[in-house]
Formats: sequence, C-alpha cells, structure tokens
Amino acid sequence: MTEPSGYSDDWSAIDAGYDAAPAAPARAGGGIAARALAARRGPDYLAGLNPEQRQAVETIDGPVLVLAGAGTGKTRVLTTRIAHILSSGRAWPSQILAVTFTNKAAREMRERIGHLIGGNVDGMAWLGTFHSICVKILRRHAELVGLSSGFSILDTDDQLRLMKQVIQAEGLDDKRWTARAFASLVDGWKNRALTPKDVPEGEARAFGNGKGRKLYAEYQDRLSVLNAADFGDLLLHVITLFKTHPDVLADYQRRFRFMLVDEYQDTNIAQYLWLRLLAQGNPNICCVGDDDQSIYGWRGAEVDNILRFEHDFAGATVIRLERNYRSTSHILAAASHLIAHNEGRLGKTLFTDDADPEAEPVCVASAWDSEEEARSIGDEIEALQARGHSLDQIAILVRASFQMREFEDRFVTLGLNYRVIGGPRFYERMEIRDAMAYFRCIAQPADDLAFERIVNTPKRGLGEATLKIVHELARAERIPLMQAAAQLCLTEEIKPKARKALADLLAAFERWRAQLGAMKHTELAEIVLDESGYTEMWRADRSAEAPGRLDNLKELVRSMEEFESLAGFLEHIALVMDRDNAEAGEAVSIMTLHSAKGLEFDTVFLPGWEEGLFPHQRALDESGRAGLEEERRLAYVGITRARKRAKIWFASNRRIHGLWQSSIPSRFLDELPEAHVEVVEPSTRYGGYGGGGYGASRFDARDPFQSGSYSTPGWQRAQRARAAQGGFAEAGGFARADMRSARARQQGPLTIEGELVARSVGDGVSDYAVGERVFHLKFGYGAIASIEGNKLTIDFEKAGRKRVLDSFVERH
DNA sequence: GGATAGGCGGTTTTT
DNA sequence: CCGCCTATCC
Repeated sequence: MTEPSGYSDDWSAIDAGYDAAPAAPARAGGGIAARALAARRGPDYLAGLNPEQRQAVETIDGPVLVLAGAGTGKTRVLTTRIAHILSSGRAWPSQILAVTFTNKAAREMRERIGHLIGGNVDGMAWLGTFHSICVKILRRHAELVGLSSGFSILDTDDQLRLMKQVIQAEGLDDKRWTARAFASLVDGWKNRALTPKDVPEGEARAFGNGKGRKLYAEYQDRLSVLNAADFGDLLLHVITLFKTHPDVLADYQRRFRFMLVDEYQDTNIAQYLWLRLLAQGNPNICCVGDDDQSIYGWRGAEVDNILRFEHDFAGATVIRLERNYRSTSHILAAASHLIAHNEGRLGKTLFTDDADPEAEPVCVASAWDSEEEARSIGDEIEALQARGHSLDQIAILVRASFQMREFEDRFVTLGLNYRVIGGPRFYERMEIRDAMAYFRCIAQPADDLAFERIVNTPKRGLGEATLKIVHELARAERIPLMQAAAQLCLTEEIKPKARKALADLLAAFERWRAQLGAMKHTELAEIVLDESGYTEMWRADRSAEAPGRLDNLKELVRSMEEFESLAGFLEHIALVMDRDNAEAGEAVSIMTLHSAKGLEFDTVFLPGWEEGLFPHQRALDESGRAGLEEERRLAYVGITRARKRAKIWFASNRRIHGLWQSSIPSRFLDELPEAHVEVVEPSTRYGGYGGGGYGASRFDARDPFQSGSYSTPGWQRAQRARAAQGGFAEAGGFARADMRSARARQQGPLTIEGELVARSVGDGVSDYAVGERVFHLKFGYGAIASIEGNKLTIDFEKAGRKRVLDSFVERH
C-alpha cells in the first residue's frame, strides 16, 4: 500500500507544450528529441534491422500489430520504433505512451531507448506499466472518481483483510465464503472492467448466499472511505473517469500522439478498453505480442484481444516477425511443430538462417522417478560445467513450484550453486510489511489497515476487546481508526491500562509525524522502528529467522535512501514489488515456466513432462480445450527459452501428496517432430502401465520390457490389454483425456487402454487384506502391513515400508 | 498472549 | 505427506 509522492511536480514539465508536436526537427532544444535528431545523420538505429523489423519500426501511422515470435527481436523493434518517432520529429517524448506489464520490462525499455538515442530518457513520462500510468492519471483526477489525490494502494494482503471484514459485516460465515475466493471473483470482475452494478446477476448471486453484488459494492464503499484503491481499481477507475468525463479523455487522447503496447497477448478486457478509449482519438497505436506465448489466461488475459486486433482497429497493418535470432533450427522446429497443434492462433513460422551442422537435436529422456530425474539432471549439469559451460547459462524450468525442491535438495548435495527465481518477494515479508505499516500510519493517518496491522505489534496489551471499541466508534462516525482511538482516549470507555498504551502509541505517531519534515526520512525510519519497540521485538526473538529479519529491516532502511521522501518511497513500493535478484556468483537458475517468459539460456532442462502435471490436470478440468492450448503454449515458451540445448524429461513415478503415483508421458512429447528430437535410452527401468492413457505414444515403445526380459504382472496385463483392444485411441485425441477428469480419476475406476487398472481409486475401501503378498512396479514384492481405505502400507522386501494406493499393486 | 492441535489444501503470478 | 492457518486452551 502506499501513498503519494511528488506526483504534482512531474506535471509541470510534462504539461509544457504537450499540445504541439515538435514542428521543425531543427528547432529542438537540448532534450531527447534533439539528441535523437542529431543521431539521424546516419540513422544507424535502423541499420541491422531485417526488412520486417524495419517495417515495424517505420510504419508509424495508423494501428499496427507486430506479431513477434520468440527471439525475433521484439524489444528491439519497440525501442527502435520509439527512437524513430522521436528522431523523425513527430512527437515529444512526453507525447508517447508506452505500456508494459512489468516494471522490469519498463526499466529495460527505458534503458535501451537511452542507449539508442544516447542520453537519459527522463522526458518519457508515460513509459511504464499499465498500473503506474493509471496511478499517475488518477492522482490528478482522483476527486472525479470519489478519491482524494493521496489515496493509498492496497496490496493483496490488505485486500484480503478488508474483504474478510466486509464478509463478516454481512453476517456471512467467512469459512464458507472465504475472502480469498471473493478476492479472485472481484479481481475477475475488475479484469473485465465490471463495477458492482455491471456484474451479471448470475455471477453475483453465486457468492455469499446471493449477496455477491452487495459485498462487492460494500467493499468498494469501504475502499472509498479508506481513500484507497486495490490494483484492479487503478485501471477500473481510469476507465470510469474516461467514460464519465469526456473532456479529460479528450485531453489524454490529444496528449498521446503515439501509443505502444508490449506483450499485447497478456492484456485483459479492462486494459483493452482502456487502450481503445485512448485510441479512439488517435489511431497511432502499435501493439506487439505473440499469441503463442499467451500463458496468463487464468489471471484474466484475453488471447482474443490479439486475435481480434485487425477487427478492433480498422485499417490495421499486421507485421510478422518470424526470423529468430536465438535458437538452433532443431529447437525452433521442435517448438513450431508442437505449437502447430493449437487451433486458435494467428500462425507464425519461426526460422533461422543460422544452420549449425553441429547443433544438438532436442533431447527427450525418461527417469524412473522424480528423484532419478533430479539426479540425472544434476549429473548432466556437472558434466556441462566440467566442459566449461557457465552455470548462469543453464536453467531448469518446471511446471509447478513443488517440483523445485527435489532439484534444490540434489544441488545442495552436489554443492552445485543454484538460484530460485520467483518465490516470496522482499516486500512481502512479514517484517517488511510491518515496518511499512508504521511508515504508512505516519504518512497517511487514515490508513486503517496499516494501523490495525501494527497496533499491537509488538505486543502492547491492545487486544481484541480494545480494538473492537475503537472499530465501533470509527464505523459509527465514519472516521479513521486513529481518530476514533484519539477520541476514546479522552473518555472512560477503555480500561485504563489499554487506554494508556493506546495514548502512548498515538502520541508516538504524533511525534514522528512532527519529525517527518525535520529530518531525513531514513533517519526517521530508524527512530520509528526503534522507539516503537519493533526492532527490539525481533532482537528478543530466539527463533532462527529473527536475525535474518533484522537484516531485512536494515536493508529496507538502506533502500529508502534512494528516495527523496517517505511518501515517494511508499508509492514506489506499492507499485514496484520486485526485488533485486542479483546474488553473487554463477548459478543454475530454477524457476517455473511462467517466470521464464522473456528469458533465454544456452541450456534448458524441462523436467516433469507427464500427463496430469504437464499439461496440468487442473488446467484441463477447469478450462478444457482452451486450458490444454494454454498448457501447450507454456511448453512452447519453455522450449523457445533455449539457445543451444533443450532437454526434456519425464518420470514414470512421481510422489504427489505423499503417495506414489505412476505417470504417463506427456502428450506434448508426441507432438514433437521426430526429425529434430533424439530420444535418449532410458537409463534403467520403466514404470507405469505401458502405453499412454489417451493414445499411442512412441515413447511407449522404448521401454526395456520390450527387450524381453520382463514378465511382471503389470506388464503382462498391459500387453493383454493392448492385444485385446487391437490398437490405440487416436493420437492427439484429447477429448478423451478431457473426460478423464480429476473427479473421474479419483472416484471412478481408472482405466488405461480399456483395462481396469485401479479397482478402488478414491474413497473406496480396499479389498486387500493385511498380510497379503503384493507386487508393486517400483518397489517390487512386499507384504501389506496395514490398510486405510484404499491406501496400503506395505513392507517391501527391498524398498522398505511405503504407503501406496492399492491400485498400483498386484496380488501375488 | 502464547503455545499447540486439528483441519484443509496442495498450478501457474504481476501490479 | 507436509505446511499453513485457525481455533482453542491455559
């Protein structure tokens, strides 16, 4: 959350003459435009662009959609285009709107433009994320949407706490109707630019005993009273502002002569509407994106936006960037062939001129279980390292974060340096949020959520009872908590002990507020953390994390130095939640496929390509075919991260929720082109019940059982099943897999190749008996020690005691 | 107010 | 199976 900053001063500079386009190139003063113009003598920024890139840079008028495949120079086009607009004298830096999704992307773009035109780009006031640009607009017109200019920005945590209060205030059971569920609902509505009155009746009724709309309206009302906005509001309020105040909209339409949007495939409906409102006054909008890399549908992104671009923006020019500068032809072929299985796409074919005869094909390997997978990948990384490859150029990209732990464990054992990208961020840590809450209370006395957070941290004897009294008064009078507390300190309503504690706290805040103008904000921060007893609290804490938390607090104060004021710092934090991940030393990167988008590495390992995990079962269950296509795009993103080497793995057994499950190779493996893929002999064994559940897989044929020596019951049964069925379901028949939903998996009997494989999947009761001798594909022979429902505890002769589902063992 | 047991959920994440 | 949150007890 946050609060304002010097948002008023940037305006004078920005406003200066934004109405006029730079008329004659020659007249520009000392600004960016001038430097860009100087560079024009030889527009070397255009040199080295391929024809399509050049067209994308030079087609400045009218709507343009640049379909930029992975590694085709997207950012280069975007930044060069801006340099070109500036140098051609068509606009001042302050007349260009350039929107990105992440702060990182915005920062990179700013830097690269700086390199192109040789100098700083301070004049580009409107280069930023959707959210930061919206904040800038809103600060200026806050009153028009029921806020005042210093409004706070709530983060997810504040949002949840507020929603919980609203749900409870409606007299609903907050267990049945969780704040989390409500938050995702409201986020969804805001992503679609729906205010409480716009929400379709059916959806509104589905939550909180039919009270969805009322709760949403109530929540918005509370935000307004708190003078706060959540992330979704930032866009929503600006849309409302534009719709209800045409004069304001017209002002921005005139201001933004050229608009550029990065990662257009990730825009949601609200962002699309926002852009369209602005583009109504001015068709010079250029959107850059790749429909094949749309992987955020689950958080509201509409691939449709990019698919419909030509329709939405009349007379649009569509330019395809298909020349890839990143990967080998094998990698491109693998990725292209895979993604061609998607139907809803605009279609691009990546190619490269860089045909290296030495290039390695994409590799597919199998492991017995996830442990072996981690071990093998670890070994390979060590081998690469020994051959002089930098660990910085190696990445492991997983579908789900639980997969990371196995790699971490393994790398710790090997002493291999690794770094996990993603995960909890600096500003989300408890101690940081607490400290921030103190600062917020100082800067914005009406910030109730911040006050609630720290009122009794450290403990001051201000428990629930006291807080309830304060809350009641605040609510009745519609005043901030701190104001209510101050009033109550003058009465007898609160017990003397608590009253004293409360009065002391309020006095402290008064004191700190008075000091705000008198000293450096970093100095004040230290005083606050010290006098509040907050640092002392952690110093007294004997737990293992306490020293780290104290370090983080120091780091927080240090990072405040970069800002002019406390308010400026708070604003930054609310919008820029990323932390510098620049740890020293070479390291292998471990991250999810999602967080890998936009990155590239020489060598990429892609473990866990198994049905159910990737494509993820939940994506299939919840979004069916669209879900599958998004998973496939994720696979495409994964492969295209690799410059030289991509190695895909699948494990035949994986432990999920503590139970061993045998798994089937991902259907995506069958969608890779044989000519560019090398299947590495499985190291030892084979697991699962031979044959994919949804169709023939050429990975089925490579199991060692085929070489003859195997005759286990599971194998024989699978063979019988194949023979009986006389063939397989059509490859790629995902409809069948779709039907085999998680529910069916858990409740119905599990069949593979028409054969009943699991008798009692789910809550059924096992028909095995204690003491019975059984066979398990992975663990071999053993005796049942105990039975709980369909879960057996078995003492295996070799593997020891394990718990497995009865469906994975055979009577023997 | 702090410790502890029981319940629940367990894909992906930015702003 | 494991980790987190909450409710409950002292």
